[in-house]
Amino acid sequence: MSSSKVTIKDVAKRAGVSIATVSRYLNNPSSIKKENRTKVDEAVKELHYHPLIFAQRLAGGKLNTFGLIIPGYEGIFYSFYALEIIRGIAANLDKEGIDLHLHIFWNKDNFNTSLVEGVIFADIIGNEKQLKRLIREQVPLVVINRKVTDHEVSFVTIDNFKGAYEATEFLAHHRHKKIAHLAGDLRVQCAQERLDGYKAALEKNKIEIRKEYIKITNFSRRETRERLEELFSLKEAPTALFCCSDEVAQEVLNFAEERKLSIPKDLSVVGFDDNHLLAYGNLLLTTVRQPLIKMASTSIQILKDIVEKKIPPQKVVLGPELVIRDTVGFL
Amino acid sequence: MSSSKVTIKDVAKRAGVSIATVSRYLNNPSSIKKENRTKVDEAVKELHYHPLIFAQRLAGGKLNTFGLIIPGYEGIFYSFYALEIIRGIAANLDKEGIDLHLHIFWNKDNFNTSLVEGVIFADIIGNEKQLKRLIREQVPLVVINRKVTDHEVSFVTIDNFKGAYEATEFLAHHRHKKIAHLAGDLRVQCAQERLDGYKAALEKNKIEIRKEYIKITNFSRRETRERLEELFSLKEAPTALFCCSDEVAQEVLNFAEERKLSIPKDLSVVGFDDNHLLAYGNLLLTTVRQPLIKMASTSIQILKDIVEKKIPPQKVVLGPELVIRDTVGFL
DNA sequence: CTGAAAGCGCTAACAT
DNA sequence: ATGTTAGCGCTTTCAG
Repeated sequence: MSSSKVTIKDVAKRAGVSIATVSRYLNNPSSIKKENRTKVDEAVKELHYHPLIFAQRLAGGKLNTFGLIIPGYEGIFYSFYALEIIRGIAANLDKEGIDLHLHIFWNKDNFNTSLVEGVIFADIIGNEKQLKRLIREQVPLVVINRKVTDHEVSFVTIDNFKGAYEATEFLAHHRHKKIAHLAGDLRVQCAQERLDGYKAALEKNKIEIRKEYIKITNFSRRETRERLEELFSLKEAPTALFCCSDEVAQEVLNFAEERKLSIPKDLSVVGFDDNHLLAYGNLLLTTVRQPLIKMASTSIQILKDIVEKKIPPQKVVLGPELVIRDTVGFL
Repeated sequence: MSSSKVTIKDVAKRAGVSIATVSRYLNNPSSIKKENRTKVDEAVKELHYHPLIFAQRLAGGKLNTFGLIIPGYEGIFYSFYALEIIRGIAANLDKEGIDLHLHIFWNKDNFNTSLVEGVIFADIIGNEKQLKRLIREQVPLVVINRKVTDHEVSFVTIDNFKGAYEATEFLAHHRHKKIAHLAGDLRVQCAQERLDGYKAALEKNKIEIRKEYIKITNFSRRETRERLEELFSLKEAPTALFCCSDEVAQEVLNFAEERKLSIPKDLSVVGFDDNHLLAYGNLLLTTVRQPLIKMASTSIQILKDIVEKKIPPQKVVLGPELVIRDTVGFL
């Protein structure tokens, strides 16, 4: 309620015009006389007037608010991905003058759609029911990081398969045969796709797919560490590792340091994300770049177009990019 | 817009009652006759009716939405602190049935207060002007992580001085004399307080404060690494390190590994946060626990009380707690 | 326990 | 270009 009881009436009175003029000033300043514009402007400032968004909305204006729904699931929430998406969405909405309603999804399907004009899902793990409901209610929607095939919904993802394929093949081209994969939670679509890409690249390069080389994590450093212990107590330890994220890869680097494995001499590593927070020091990670900020801005653009121009659902798959740096070497 | 054009009128007609009765059904079901309740209930379900939140709010006065303003400043935004605060705030609001409006603060003072009943600042670095404005507009406020002394505003912090003091003293009690401090950006109050606590503990223990042992970072791993290089090219390298965060401390651990410094034999390390994402492996960080979730829930409780009961500003300083684990040893 | 009616603050015709 | 006025969907007196 912000206690500011200043209404459009007060401003009108103060400025000596009608409330309609004030309203016009608010929505289309150039439609009123310069003189009045000045007067209203002063009144607004003196009274610290801010229009009540809900009243504007009710009267037929715009709500001007987008919702961002992000999974509470730890593997996603505590990730660079989530952070960048939140930041990217917030920054872009800020630029557009649109407000952001954040909803972290745990379990309850309690997101009230009447608060927002449109919704962006940052992944939908554990959230399929809510997605379905919003589709049913015809809320303008964009899903990030997931190709939604069972509904007609817009999405913005990258080609995870391709990224993983190229990363793995890059390793293979460096003559590695024992290439392991630290995968993420396979319920997260990108993790599954990356695993698929990894497998496909091995097959293509006539490298046997070994079950014991495929290790699932929940994207965390902790589980990475555990899987790594398993991996390196194998009779035949891998010589190369493709990781589902840079954080996971970073943990591999730490692990290697401890085990006195020289990188890339003894072990080659490829990450995924191109996480700038981790790009420092004299050993720079070779990784697959995922344009998160671009994904965020694209989503918003699409959502805006859906809301404003009623365009049909858009399906955008951006290209990942292999960034070659220091952590891959020839066997 | 969610396109649901079903209004209270439709429901009333369908149920054969007045809109007032439907409204009562919505807000206080037990106040209408059972028979009518059933009828309205059916109508609501059949029509998929959802009250328009902003209409309710316009008429009723309650917004039921809190704003969370968080600095875009990288050192804060990309931190465990920010993540936990966002998560903690979101979780608690969810429980209370209050909506969350997220605003990342970059530069423009463009936060529209008419959207929220109260706002929580997660730190205010670079944000002082906006804080001042909201105070002026008498928006109910709580600031996290900063003792605000120049205004009568509620805040929830921890005693950073004490936490730092105890951590440093703990090091001193292990006979360390060459204790360095990796500080955070000193414009962030907690960083300054931690530095002060560090200095005070040294003085108390009759250890000389050496300028070259105090290194400022922006809380990032990258800068930590740079400062570390400086620190360990000193003629007299430190034997102990008190760090402004666990992430920074973690980077120290990595660095030590590379430099073949055994921890805690060659180097003792204390962090700050008790970041659960980093608590794994066989070398567990000794650190100062900061009850972030508790800080979040406390803030919300206070904000609720301010909004509902008009209580005066509250000043809460929670206690940090030294968590002794593996990374500190006797010299 | 229920209905009629008066707004909540604002926008958008419709006049002027 | 500006003022008047009718709502937007809902809550809340006030009668009954």
